[in-house]
Amino acid sequence: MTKNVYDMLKERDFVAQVTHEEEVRDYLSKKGATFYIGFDPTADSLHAGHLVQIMVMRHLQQAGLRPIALMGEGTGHIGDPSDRTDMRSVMSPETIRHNVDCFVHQMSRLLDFSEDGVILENNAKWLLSLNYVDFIRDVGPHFTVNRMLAADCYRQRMERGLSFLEFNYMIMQAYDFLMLFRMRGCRLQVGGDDQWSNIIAGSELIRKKDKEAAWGLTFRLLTTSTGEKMGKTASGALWLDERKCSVYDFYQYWRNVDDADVGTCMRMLTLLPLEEIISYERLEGAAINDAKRRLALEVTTLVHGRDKAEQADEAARKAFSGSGDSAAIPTCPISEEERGNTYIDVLAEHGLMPSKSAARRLIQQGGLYVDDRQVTDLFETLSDDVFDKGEVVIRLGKKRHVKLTSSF
RNA sequence: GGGGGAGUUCCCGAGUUGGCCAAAGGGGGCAGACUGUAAAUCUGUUGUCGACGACUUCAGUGGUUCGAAUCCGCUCUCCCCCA
Repeated sequence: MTKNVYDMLKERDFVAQVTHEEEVRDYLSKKGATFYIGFDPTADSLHAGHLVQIMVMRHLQQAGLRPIALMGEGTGHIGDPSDRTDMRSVMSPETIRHNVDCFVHQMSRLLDFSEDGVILENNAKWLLSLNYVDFIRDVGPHFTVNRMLAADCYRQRMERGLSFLEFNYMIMQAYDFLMLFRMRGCRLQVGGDDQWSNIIAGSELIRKKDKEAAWGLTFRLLTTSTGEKMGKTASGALWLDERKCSVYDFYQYWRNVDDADVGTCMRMLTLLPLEEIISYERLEGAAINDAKRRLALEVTTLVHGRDKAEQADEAARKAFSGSGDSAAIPTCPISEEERGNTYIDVLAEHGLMPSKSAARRLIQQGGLYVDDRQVTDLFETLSDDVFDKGEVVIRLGKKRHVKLTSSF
């Protein structure tokens, strides 16, 4: 047995479940063998979770396989109930369309869509024009409601309620797999572990309808060592779009992961050689910070490019240890009219704090610093440095740094 | 279609003999201590504001009352049982 990509994925902690280990392993050793991963256009930007999927694609492509990135424009009209307790809100066709466009745009920077690269597909192509009766007569007989209800992905919805619309999601995804098998000879679907039920539904459909072999492989969801989903910030998902999450904040997210999670993140989200990762994993105590810094730099580079990643790294050094270039620290433009306003007003006004009350609390609790000087006076007004020097760096709490700049 | 139950602050969830409720408790968030820009732990805080007081909240709306999250009418939403 020679070492192949499958083993590599295992070594890097990706693999969660496989339908048929030997066959899949064998399939993955074939040059040009096709596999697909689906992307649900639920937002106008990819987020940290998608990064895992993208890395898997890159690794497999590197190994000579043919990846298909399937945009779920069609399935987006239904909404995947997997792994969630609440009902998805129904999105308008325009929104879904727009989200797909955003995904494709972002992915073009992360994946190789060239001639021999990743194939882009969109299930709107075959799903939206389906005729209901024809469709259920075609695939319906191959599913039993009994089994579907027993599926893991629906279980947690049994209490809260699962609409018939959402219930159909699994069948749609199974149909996608069938279509890609017929159109592209794709015999393997890969996805997050929450997709397991949907994936096996597809491989079974191919077996039943076309009497052909098809397999599924899921990779671990990005979770913390305590089981919580990673890639969540206070305000929601960790977006890859710079406009929704600054490069600096993105960098800081990874710089701040728990000690216990650094290794896994490195394995799954960077292209560093395994040996190097293992040596990082051996670090202990404060030295782990070196690993985190490397992790942040690598992941940020992947998403935003080397230059921006290095700027973020510089800015972080400046913010936390005084030396470095503060260029990448998030800025907040202050207008001339604000000269003389209190910090409470300024912080609330620019959304740096959710309300004046919150800003007031921050100061009362000693969490506001201006140029490393703690603000103790509740009514202290904006430093003139903002206008005279053009900028002043303030710190909110232990970790948030913001550069106030004059905007004229 | 018939019968029953429920809708509370970011979430879960107390509170319904009307005042002591801006509303228990937990989670989460935020700030501080300790540290390594980690975890765990501890402390404080967590509606808004011109702030030891004032104002707006307990699905919506209209009432009863000196006074309502708590009582009554209507509306909306959700759940459950029967059909």
